[in-house]
Amino acid sequence: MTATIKDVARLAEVSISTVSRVINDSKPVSPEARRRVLKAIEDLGYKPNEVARSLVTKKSNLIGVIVDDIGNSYVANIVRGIEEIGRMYNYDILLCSSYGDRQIETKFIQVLTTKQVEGIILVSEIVNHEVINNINEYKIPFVYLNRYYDIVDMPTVSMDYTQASKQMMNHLIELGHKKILYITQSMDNDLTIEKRKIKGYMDSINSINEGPHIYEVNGHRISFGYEIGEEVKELVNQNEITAIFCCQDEIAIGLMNYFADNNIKIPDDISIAGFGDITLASIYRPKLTTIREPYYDIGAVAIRRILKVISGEHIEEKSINLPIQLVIRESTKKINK
Amino acid sequence: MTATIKDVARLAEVSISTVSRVINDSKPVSPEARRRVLKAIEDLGYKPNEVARSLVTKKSNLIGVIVDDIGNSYVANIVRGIEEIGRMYNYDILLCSSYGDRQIETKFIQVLTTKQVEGIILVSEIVNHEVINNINEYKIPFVYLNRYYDIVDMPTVSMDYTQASKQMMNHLIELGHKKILYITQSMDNDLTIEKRKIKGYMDSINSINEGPHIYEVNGHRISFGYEIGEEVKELVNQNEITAIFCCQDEIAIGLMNYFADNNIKIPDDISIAGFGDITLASIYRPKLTTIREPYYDIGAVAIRRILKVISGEHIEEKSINLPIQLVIRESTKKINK
DNA sequence: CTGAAAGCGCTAACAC
DNA sequence: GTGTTAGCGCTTTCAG
Repeated sequence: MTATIKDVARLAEVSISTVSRVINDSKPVSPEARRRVLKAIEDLGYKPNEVARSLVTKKSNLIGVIVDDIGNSYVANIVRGIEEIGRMYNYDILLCSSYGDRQIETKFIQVLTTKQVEGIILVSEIVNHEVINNINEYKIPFVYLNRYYDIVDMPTVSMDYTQASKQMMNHLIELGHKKILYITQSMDNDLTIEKRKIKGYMDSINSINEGPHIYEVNGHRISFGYEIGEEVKELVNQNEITAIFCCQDEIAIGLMNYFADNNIKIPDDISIAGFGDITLASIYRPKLTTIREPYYDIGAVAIRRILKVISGEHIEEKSINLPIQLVIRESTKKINK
Repeated sequence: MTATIKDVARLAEVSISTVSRVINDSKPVSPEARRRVLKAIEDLGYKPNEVARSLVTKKSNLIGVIVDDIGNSYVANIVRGIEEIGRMYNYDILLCSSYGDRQIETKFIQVLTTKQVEGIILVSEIVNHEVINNINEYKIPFVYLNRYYDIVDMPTVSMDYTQASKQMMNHLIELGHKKILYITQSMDNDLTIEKRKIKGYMDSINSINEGPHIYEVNGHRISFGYEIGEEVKELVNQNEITAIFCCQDEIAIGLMNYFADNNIKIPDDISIAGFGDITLASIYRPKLTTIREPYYDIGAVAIRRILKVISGEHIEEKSINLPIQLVIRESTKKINK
């Protein structure tokens, strides 16, 4: 069996309290006693049992993180941010993947609470009302991160999407594009972040006195972008579209795949812009012009918030907005008249 | 405060032992008592404190997973496998990212042990001798997963790389290629998995009475594949190479990026094959012909092994080999004479 | 079938 | 400075 504090105390010929004191540096201990304790710890290879410690201190130093799918690069980046900052404060993370199942998300919140995590970060792609309605009962610091939906009345960290959308439109307009197609997501309620992006598009398109062209895609995987290729191509031809602004990098890449397979050259024949700056965006050829959403920072800010709540600091605002950044690469270029 | 077993006992007017019995279904309880306990649990919203439970049962139901970087898609897939199977057995995972730092890996093993994890899976890209030499002292079920190095005398799960390499060569040879360049990794010891891949290449190239062409790259990121582009191009020209087999998808993609930027058409001008089947491989255009390494399964098998050790089953072999799979896509094609 | 009591490994009063 | 002791919330003998 592994050594316990008792074993150390016995070997060092002191009481367990003294051992506890030197481990935690919580109270003064005589140099001599300290030396003996340290020696005993060394000899026994003693490591404090964090479970026992948690039980009495009620501090597990654990943050529960529920994600949709760690395989998404943006999720991985959020988790990186969470973990790296958490680590600085000596917190470990307990990872759970829900694969988009509401019931599983809810269940995880329960199991995480029983594991005595001190905070929970939910990275979801759906809106889980059950969680939203009941999370307060758990009285546990909580942050709800959602890439697609506006989370209201809940602690979250987000970005100014309308502004971002406008920035991209400005870029396109500066390149001489006027007939700009926006590809949006058809989603299931009014609280979509998409709405904010569309607003940015509409504001910009109105400002140059052009009419909007909007196409709806139903899903956010690369394959969906591919599947809409043909219809988009027709739309482009009918309306003399010269640039396409996609609400999601994945869609943009799927579309570029379709164009590549159908001999349409990007950016010579048409400019394409995305949103998100997923890992692929800079690897794909042509490299995708897009908007970088600072996911690492989102994770970092989310856990900082939780840590603050844990340490009793008062937090004013529920929602924090992070700056986004326009990333101009190869998929957009000056219009050729 | 949250309700404890005592509160439940008091409300149900039974002893805490009875409550414990109904929670764990560990011993018969009279229907009447059970009913009252269940009611009390319901009324109080009681959830057992897993920390306290762990302390007495010595079962944390936690598996520690130390990864290099969760942002790598293959790592994410391993973690998925670990988590999904772990979940089936009611195990949660504690995630730590080392970013390739040996000392941090070692430190994590320590903190994980103090957290009383019941097993540790290390997903590393380097060889950490300190871990290898000391892990036995911890007497904790352990699996060492390494994508680049052969792990010997340690529980691990791997694949038959030589065989895989031969399969790819066969595919290339069947397409009519003879002058095949292999791009290898220059790595720092004899225990590299690369050695096994090279063996497959050499065996095949010998079997068709051709001479080997091998180029060394020093790193496994996409950017490295790009950087060697020019030199590879010259080599190809000098030796009339018609196909390139890269030891890693990342290198293949970096190279294809270089070729795309320099007007060399894949697969018309030259065939390229990778190894790994990373997410990008099927998204990139042209889609990459490669070898699929079953990372999800590796994670799944790794945790199954740990679970078996925990449950006291005897495990014979240290190392398990999983089958790989040739994935033929667009980047290789019949040689045009 | 049920309750009392011991104890998991540790921290934190509380005395000395 | 140091030791004694009472728990933290739970499981598990051991009697009854």
